[in-house]
Amino acid sequence: MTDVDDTLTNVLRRRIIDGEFAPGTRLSEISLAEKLGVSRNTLREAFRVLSEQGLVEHVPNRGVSVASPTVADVVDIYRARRYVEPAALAAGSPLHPAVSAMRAAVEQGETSLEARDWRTLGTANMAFHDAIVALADSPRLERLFRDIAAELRLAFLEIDNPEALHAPFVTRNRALLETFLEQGGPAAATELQDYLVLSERTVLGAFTRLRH
Amino acid sequence: MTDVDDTLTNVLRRRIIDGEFAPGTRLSEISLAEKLGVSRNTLREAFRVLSEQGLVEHVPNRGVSVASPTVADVVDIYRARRYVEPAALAAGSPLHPAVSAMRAAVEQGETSLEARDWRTLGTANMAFHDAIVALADSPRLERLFRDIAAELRLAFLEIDNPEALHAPFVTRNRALLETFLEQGGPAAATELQDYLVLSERTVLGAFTRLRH
DNA sequence: TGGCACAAGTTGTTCAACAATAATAGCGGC
DNA sequence: GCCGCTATTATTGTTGAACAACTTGTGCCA
Repeated sequence: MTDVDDTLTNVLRRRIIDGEFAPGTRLSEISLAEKLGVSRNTLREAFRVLSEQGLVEHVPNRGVSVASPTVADVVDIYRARRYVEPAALAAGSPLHPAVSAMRAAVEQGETSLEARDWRTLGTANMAFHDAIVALADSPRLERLFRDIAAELRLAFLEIDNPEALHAPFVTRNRALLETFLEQGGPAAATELQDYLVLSERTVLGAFTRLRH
Repeated sequence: MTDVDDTLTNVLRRRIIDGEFAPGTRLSEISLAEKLGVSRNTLREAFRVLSEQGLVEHVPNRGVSVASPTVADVVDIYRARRYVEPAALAAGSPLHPAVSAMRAAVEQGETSLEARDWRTLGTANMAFHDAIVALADSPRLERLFRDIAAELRLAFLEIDNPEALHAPFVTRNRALLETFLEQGGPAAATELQDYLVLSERTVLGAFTRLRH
């Protein structure tokens, strides 16, 4: 759970996701390398993989900036989620190890909701869906979801109403987990479809309202 | 269609997929940089993105080698394909621009089969599935498939019987396209499910026979 | 044979430099 | 004042060299 991979790439990754650099911010090679205490070359190597992961946008001769997801990006992210998550849930076994991760995420979400700790709540919600994807036992699909989730968090960062964004889904996560355990994967999958449609609508609403 | 992006990354990518470096080959930074006429630093940057795409394997302090897919990798690749491709086909519209790409790929495949040009045939078959994924209009799913397809080609490279690998699917592609156009997406999707199961079995058979 | 120190080679990282490109400022003309 | 052009400045792209850190292979010695 705790990711203590201290490679430069992961450090940058975490800092970006944590909102240290706002989406759209230009990341100057010289100043950032200096601030991180590494050389330009190693920083550039890290930039290449972050760019490949979609966290950072690279324009030739103009450097990299923190990705700033557009409405089209959000739509595409949810499209990909609808392809992967419900199918993983439908075929998943209630005995799969990832189920305990789902349960842990639900409980963490409930705790965070009570504490009104929106950042932790957002992380917990994401962990819940990550566990759903893990049901598929597919490293490649997990990688896709990891990248997609990171991008989505960037979109979340631009919305300054985290409560509306995350709070409504705590009870839904709990309900979805129970459906999965008591009624099986296919029933949970259809419930997740609706869930994702609602989630997309929530995000897009806040998003377009923001870009007004 | 013709990819003439001459970035170092793409040059390397093409050469690896074309089998210039056999899977598992160690790619020495010094000698390869010299051979390509670039510096070690820029080569390393290219390595980072190829590694992120799964085409190349990076082990700290031991450099990179051309990825050599295992049986588990092939299984996972087909699992991911079964998640994405049938769903894209099921929801796809016969009026989508990608349909013409599907048709072109089918015809190219038939031509290559007649000419017994297995390499081109393999490319055409991949283009067919690429077009299926394109039906989904999702850049992220297309990216996933692009990476997956490249990995699969590496697996193909290790199998020295390309005819058995590619030829049987020319008529199946034609049939699948007709099912899609005449009976619609969902019917084609179930046909594609069986197709992929068969394809996986073909590859895995040749693969395990190879590793004996 | 088995273990150990040493040597050779490779990768990881840094630094300094310069070319190529993009952004900025200033200037002249209208 | 404002527009368009040129010159300056800043940033990225790439190179080459250097050295530390790590792996691997070799030969020595017990």
